[in-house]
Amino acid sequence: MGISERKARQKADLRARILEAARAIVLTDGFAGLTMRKIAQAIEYSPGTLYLHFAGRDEIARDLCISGFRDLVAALTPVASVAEPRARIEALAEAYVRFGLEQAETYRLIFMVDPTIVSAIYDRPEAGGPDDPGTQAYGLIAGGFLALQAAGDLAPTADPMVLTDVFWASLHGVVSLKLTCPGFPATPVEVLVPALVASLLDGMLA
Amino acid sequence: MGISERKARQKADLRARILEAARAIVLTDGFAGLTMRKIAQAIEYSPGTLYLHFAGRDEIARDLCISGFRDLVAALTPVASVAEPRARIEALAEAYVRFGLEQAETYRLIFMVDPTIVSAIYDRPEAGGPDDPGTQAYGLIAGGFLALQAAGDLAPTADPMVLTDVFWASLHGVVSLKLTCPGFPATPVEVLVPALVASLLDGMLA
DNA sequence: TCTATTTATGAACAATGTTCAGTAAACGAT
DNA sequence: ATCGTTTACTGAACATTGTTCATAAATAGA
Repeated sequence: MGISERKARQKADLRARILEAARAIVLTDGFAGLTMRKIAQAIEYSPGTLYLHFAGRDEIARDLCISGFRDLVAALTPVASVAEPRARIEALAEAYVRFGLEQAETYRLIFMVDPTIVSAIYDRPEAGGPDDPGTQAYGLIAGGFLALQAAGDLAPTADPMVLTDVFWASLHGVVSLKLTCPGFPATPVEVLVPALVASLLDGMLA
Repeated sequence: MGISERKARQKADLRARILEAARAIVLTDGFAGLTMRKIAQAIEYSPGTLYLHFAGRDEIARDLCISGFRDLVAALTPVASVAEPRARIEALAEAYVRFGLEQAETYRLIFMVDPTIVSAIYDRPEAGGPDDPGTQAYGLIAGGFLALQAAGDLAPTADPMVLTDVFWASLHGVVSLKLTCPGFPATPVEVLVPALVASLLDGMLA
């Protein structure tokens, strides 16, 4: 049955090519510029063909969201191995914000476009499992605060999970505000992020 | 010349009716559901008429953004009179987040849709002036940190403007994350916001 | 009453996502 | 090798979007 395998491989290849083309378009034209016909033209197929591999534009967006989340995990992973907890958290913050600003369109697609898109990460069968990029990213950040707690630097009543959420939400605020409101927080990120992290950590320490 | 005045008044009225209809549509259907034809139908005019009062959909969106910003100012103003600096900042945070979550579609329109929309606030002639809702909102929040500084509770090196930006960005992160990622920060806002504000303030205090 | 200006219309246009009848190729079986 | 059948694909359609524009109607001023 090598034939059906080859066909399945070809089908998967075309699906990957669609996603790759879509990814490139999002990178250059933003998510609003992601058009079915543009994708079809990029891969030299008819628009209708896209619907043989995806239910529609939304499904393509969800897939892009998931792969974007993997990129985020990849961006956070290197700095997650910093031993000293406080330095690790500072490095995580810097890496997170840098990813958001450099991969602006990807970040927007993941976190700022549509609730149904990011929900793809949580509504999948493997959600919550170790392969789930959402779980992975959360684990990387939570690891910093768990390390803080393990070092005894946290107040006894402090919940590392709550601190993780606070931390993540704050960082997301910096990134999304910078992406949406050009020049609104007049403070440049190089000042804003260290100030944010310093205040948060100083306030969290026992 | 009472006639031309009446015509000008009628024109302004129709413009206001257009904005009101658009506002109602955004409230129910979200910004994505804001359609020129839907507005026209709501005010019982032809679609083309809208273009006699607005350059296009974007201009309507920008006007809605500005009036939404005024609503935000109105939501923050009452609590800005709290005397004690720390209590004021806590109240500001609560009011800000509540506004964002209750007026979700308005908040989205202002801060989360398109950089060109919120830029309407800064690109207008009166931007930066005392009538500018952007300046007003910023002033209300900055007032809390200036009061903190005046009370001598801030470190000498701390910049109240930077702290204001940190504060605003963090709050925006909470709101926008809650709006976009339903159920992602597992911590409920009633816990998240106080924890955020407590950590920030404790870290900022001298 | 006549002319000019303002105001509104609704039919058009291009572009969007999506669907679907038709087509051609490739495959499995006889 | 030839014949059905399945599969992959096309491209023309449809509805909906923002926007434009020639036309028409109503109104103001002379």
